[in-house]
Amino acid sequence: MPSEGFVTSIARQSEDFPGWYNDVVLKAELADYSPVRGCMIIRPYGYAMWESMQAELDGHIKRTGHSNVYFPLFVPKSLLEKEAEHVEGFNPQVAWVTHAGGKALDEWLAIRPTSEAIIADSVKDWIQSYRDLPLLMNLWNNVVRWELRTRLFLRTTEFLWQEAHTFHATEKEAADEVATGLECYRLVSEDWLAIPVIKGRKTDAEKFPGADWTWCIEAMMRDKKALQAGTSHMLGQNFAKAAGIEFLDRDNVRKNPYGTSWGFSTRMVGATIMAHGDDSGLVLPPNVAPVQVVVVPIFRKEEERAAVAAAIDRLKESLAETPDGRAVRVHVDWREDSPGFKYNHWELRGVPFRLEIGPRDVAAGQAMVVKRVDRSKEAVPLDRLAAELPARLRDYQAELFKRASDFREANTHRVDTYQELRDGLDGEGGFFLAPWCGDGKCEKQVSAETGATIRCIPFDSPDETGKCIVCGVSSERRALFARAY
RNA sequence: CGGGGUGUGGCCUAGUUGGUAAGGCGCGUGCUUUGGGAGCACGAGAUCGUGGGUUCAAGUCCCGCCACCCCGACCA
Repeated sequence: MPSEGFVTSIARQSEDFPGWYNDVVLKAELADYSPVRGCMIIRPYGYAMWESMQAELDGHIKRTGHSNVYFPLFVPKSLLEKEAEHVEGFNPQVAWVTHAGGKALDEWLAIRPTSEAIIADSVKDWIQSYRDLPLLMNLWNNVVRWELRTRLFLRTTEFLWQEAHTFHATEKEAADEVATGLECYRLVSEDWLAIPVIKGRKTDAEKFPGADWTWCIEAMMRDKKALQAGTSHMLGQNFAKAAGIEFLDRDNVRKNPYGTSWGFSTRMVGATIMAHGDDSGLVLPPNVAPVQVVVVPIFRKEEERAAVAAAIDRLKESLAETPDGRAVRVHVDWREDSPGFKYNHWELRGVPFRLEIGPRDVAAGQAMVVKRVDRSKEAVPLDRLAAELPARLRDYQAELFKRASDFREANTHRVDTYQELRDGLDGEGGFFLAPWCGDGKCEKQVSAETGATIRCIPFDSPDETGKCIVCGVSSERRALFARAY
């Protein structure tokens, strides 16, 4: 691969993946460090990506019957402590407000690490009858978890997310809701972000503290490590019992409702970067790309500039009324920098298509169309661009999804012995499907010895008797092992 | 919390036996430029992380503190 002239200001992905990731986030101006340790400032280009996936997910959430609500940032200590497993799981990560108004508070306030506790307490008066159920709510907010080791987007002390909280009369209905939430996440990941995901169930060691069980979607990044892209939890009656939520059912018996919660965060911006990016920087799926097409004008003399500008103006007008009615997000880069500078600038930012329009193109009535993902170059008549670009963007979106799917496929391996797993992890890496007996001790041994964890027990793996790679006891399914973020 | 390291314009770095801070990138203005990171000229921008100490004199030497980075531990 020739590297002359192409983006060189960032670390090479193949040589230093963490360094590459950091360079991309900072130099593509997605985010910046903040004065507060572990927190991040999300800049316009990065926030536009978040808004895009946020809008898409919000649509799915509303289509499935949920309403947006808001609950406070502060959670009284006594409420957070009501559910025993929950408080134990979160305590080390909670930031506390101990003083306000110039004096010590009688009761400390937790800055929400998540809202199960305060919601359970608040809704207990709203739920009196089975007729009040299901209660389907969603919050878009920020949460704080005091992390020791942070990385921009992937794990920050404060992050933005959505947390859905629902209450149901029956366990079955709540279990269906867990699936509904997870499906919303799959749709956004695969159809919007072009990131293929594996649905599965978390092991007890990895589940949410306070949940009966947790489902998740897991994705593979380009360094072959796994990233948890969303989780959906069956809370059972745990929080309802802790908060004393009861309703009178059809049979005139007082019962505790079943709860669920599910969350999707700004971490997905990081996932999008790491699932598609390359040595030149970001590679964005058109759906989330703040700029889908960038136009780089090329000219020497003033009359050339005028001719190029006229052609670009006509093109912009035609793009405003594309066949599918959806406007293409076009940016024309009229800055005074050289064309080469602009190519690098927009490649680093992952813009799917670049149109080069110079005197030769204007004379030929065409534009050079360059595809970011493979740098392929093609002359396209100017009067056909408006008709073709939407389709090209759709194809590009599909191509990225296929590329990511093929990559995951090629790096997912079935192994039947512990030694094969270790060799695989130390060698090429990737996802490993291996028989596991279900015992937490075997799981823990693998993570202690290899650094890999069980990401999930995939739903689509068929029942298959085998022998646990650690203890040899018979197993019914394969678990997905991988090193993870 | 243990081990190691680093703090000098927005960024990267130089700074000798202590003598009052230098270069590159970037930024501003002007002119020339523009098909893969353009050139020249002029210019703006630093209480050298912080507090103390030694000294006629500290970016430099000594002590304390703080922040950040790496490794380990920890991490719904």
